[in-house]
Amino acid sequence: MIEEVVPDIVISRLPRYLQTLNEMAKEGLHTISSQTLSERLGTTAAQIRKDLSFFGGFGKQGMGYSVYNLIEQLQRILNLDRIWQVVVVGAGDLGRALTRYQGFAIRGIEIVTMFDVDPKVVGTRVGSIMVCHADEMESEIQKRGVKIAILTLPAEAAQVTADRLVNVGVKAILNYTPVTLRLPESVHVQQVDPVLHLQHLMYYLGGNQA
Amino acid sequence: MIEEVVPDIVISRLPRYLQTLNEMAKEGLHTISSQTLSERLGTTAAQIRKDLSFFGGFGKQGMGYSVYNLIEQLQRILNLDRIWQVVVVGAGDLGRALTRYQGFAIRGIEIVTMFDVDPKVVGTRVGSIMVCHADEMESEIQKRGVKIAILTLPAEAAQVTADRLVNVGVKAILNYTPVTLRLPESVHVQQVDPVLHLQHLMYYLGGNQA
DNA sequence: TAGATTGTTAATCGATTAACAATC
DNA sequence: TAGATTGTTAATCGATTAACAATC
Repeated sequence: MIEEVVPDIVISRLPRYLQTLNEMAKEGLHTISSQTLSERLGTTAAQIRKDLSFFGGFGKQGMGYSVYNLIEQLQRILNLDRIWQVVVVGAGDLGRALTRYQGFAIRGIEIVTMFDVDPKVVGTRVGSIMVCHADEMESEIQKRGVKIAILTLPAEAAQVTADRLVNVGVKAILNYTPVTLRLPESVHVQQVDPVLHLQHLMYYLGGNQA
Repeated sequence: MIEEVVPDIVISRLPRYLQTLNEMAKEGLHTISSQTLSERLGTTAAQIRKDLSFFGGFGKQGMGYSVYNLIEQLQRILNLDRIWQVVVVGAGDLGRALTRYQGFAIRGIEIVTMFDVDPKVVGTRVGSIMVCHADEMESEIQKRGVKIAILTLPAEAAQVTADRLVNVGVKAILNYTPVTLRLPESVHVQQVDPVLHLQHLMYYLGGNQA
């Protein structure tokens, strides 16, 4: 099976294509050209066509792309044509905010359990989700076969917890702690640190704050 | 004034260098080589030296870099040698979580006000921060000269609100809504959408969820 | 058919890596 | 001095853009 590796930077753009296509479908558009889509996204038409061509030819010359078909194809490519179960580790403000986030369910993302060590929150509910004690983390994740975890716990516990998650089969981690996790290459991590994002922005604010 | 433009991808790495250097300082390290730093970060020594060389020569041949000096230099480059005032727009779960986040203050990020339109939350406090009505947004931001805003409001209100912020001088937006904002080039935006991050991760989870 | 737009190849651009003289 | 490590240049690698034949 010869399979060309698709660059990660291409993969990173596909969810945004999908997002915009979904908007367009809502607006009642049935067909779009790479040009139209690129204007909405702020990219170039050539880049969109090149990105899609890694996976096949989804358009028709002279016509463009079927919005519905392209949505389906992107969902298939990104493995979104199923429901993914996700656990949230850390039931603080951020973990609870994410667990209650309405945007997950309609995108096939199901938060199944939260974990924490604080006896004051263990046993409580966040929306319809039960907060379990972190001692049950391994058994619960293995029982359900969960592959994705969101980390929203204190920095000190991040690496140890990530190691435990990986030990029981977690393959993807969305890391909201300010810790650069050291994990096997086979585990995929995305880090979201508001401080890093803000510092990046601050570079461009140059000299003077009024 | 001839000033070479430093690639954004270089800028995006500097906050992580700084973060790691701060850890190293805490551990009592005084001097490091690009090699040591790169191992901690999971990058290459050549990349670190190249990135830093855009801004000057901060090391000593044969010796490496002074941890303290490099921290100072990076803080200066990123404009972190001052306190930045930030407003949070949207006092939902996520906005409140971010406002209460302890990691901001120690990094010179000061949340000064939150805004919302819901009469049930306007007038309440989140930690020591008052939630003001969005009607006061323009006057408050102008009064304080705030340049940075964090958007944590419903998708429907995102574009309109961003336009209003830009109108009164906001130059940088950390956007937690799933909306691709259309703003003047002079305004810098970082988007953080958990759905996009998770979908990116799902690509790599391939065929089978147990 | 004529016009439009794809998919792909080739050209360009930019970023990363390697290598090494300079020098602490 | 000998060893280590920087800062920088040149080489390589990869990503983006441009161009156009294919074709709907």
